[in-house]
Amino acid sequence: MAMRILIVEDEPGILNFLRQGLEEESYVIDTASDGNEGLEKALNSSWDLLLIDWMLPGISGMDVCRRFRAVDSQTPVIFLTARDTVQDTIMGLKAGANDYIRKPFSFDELLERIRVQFRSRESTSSDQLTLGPIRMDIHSHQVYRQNELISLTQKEFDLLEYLIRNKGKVCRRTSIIESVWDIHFEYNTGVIDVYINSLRKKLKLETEEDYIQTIRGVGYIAREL
Amino acid sequence: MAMRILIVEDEPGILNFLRQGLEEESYVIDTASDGNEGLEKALNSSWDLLLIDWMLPGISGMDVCRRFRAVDSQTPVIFLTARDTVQDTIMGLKAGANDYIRKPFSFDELLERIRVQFRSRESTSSDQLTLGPIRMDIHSHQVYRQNELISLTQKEFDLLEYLIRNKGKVCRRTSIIESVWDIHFEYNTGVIDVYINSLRKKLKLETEEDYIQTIRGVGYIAREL
DNA sequence: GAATTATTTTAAGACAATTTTAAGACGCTT
DNA sequence: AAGCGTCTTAAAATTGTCTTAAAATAATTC
Repeated sequence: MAMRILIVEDEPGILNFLRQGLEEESYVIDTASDGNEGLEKALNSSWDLLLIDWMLPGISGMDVCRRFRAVDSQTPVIFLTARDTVQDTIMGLKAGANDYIRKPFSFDELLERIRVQFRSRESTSSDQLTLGPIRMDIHSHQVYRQNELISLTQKEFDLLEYLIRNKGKVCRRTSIIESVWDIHFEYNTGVIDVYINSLRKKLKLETEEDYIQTIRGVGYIAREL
Repeated sequence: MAMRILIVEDEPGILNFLRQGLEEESYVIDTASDGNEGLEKALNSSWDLLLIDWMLPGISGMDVCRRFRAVDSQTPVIFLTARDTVQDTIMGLKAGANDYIRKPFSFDELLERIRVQFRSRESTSSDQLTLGPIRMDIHSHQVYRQNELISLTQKEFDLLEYLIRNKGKVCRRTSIIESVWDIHFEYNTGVIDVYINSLRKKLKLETEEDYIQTIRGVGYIAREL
């Protein structure tokens, strides 16, 4: 399961260094280059960890952390900072950070500190499914497209879950009806079509972005492009 | 609830400094002055946190940590160290430590780092819970909206506490019934609805101020807006 | 310890959202 | 162009939630 990390950092050099290094460790990375953008992304999507620079244009790193913590008290936050006064460290930790790394830092140390955060949370981690820009968190029962929360009904949710769990495989109509609707004998209904239709609409998977394709005469397939 | 901390440190000066300072913060302290004693005490009693010196007579701090981690993967461990090579830091974290403080350290920073560990483990530790304009003090059993004191019954209070402690997460009806009503088998009752209704009324969370949202077919979610 | 008050639970009708049905439009295949 | 399968839409059926009020239970008061 890919871990999603948001990096909020204004210096392009450091940002690219981090992104590249962490992607090589197969973390999924998104970035923001100032406090406002960072806070927005932090709040509008779900993350496994936040990496925030202390000095940022716009809202300061500490304020981003504090305001993020008001909403989410779980997701670990690590600060990157050039400062190293004890007072700043304490303020950072008081703002709700879980850890704190001084620049210049070794990439290996950063990696270890990230792993420490994940290690202590591993038991709690919820399973996430993704399909292109779509991400669904089964446990908290929420679905996002990019950073936008999409509201699905129960059946829409069940159908999407089934399709994504079988990503890359063709799902026959009979299989879908059995698994999602729990109907095990004859079927002559158009429900599936109706729900596929509304999924495509709500998830904005129109025309070109054909993540859920129709296999004529058989069923549907969810696939990465 | 008193937090129990075990300090493993061979220098008597530092040991007393730590013991005294932490006892003033009303932590319950026990100590060990070498690695063998430390490991034995660590394993033979239950602790909320371990504070271990890196350099110890007998078994090294790192080995104490590693062997403790083999048995207990939950209890947070913080290292105290005079060394500050990156390599040592990484080894400490790899041995299963949760954090790492360099000597000489400020006592305030140590305190903050201890609190960080407790905070991330015990969402229960804070007696003050908030949701938008709502503030509840668990200990004094009072709830405010802005500065206005709101009188809630026991069950209303319990339900609100449960929802806010799980802020941002969907609370399924079955989970609510289990946690708040302590009913562990089948449930077909409308109590939850009734209480949600009266909470929304008393807290004046009508229409727009949708801090407690309904997730149809699943349950409810308390979220900041 | 009986009476009063407050809290919790049950129940039922009103209401709102979801799910299903159905039917015509559309598009692919032969 | 005919035929079949899929898409799209709207209305009907169903299910879940809201809101009340009354009944049952627990806690206070006299």
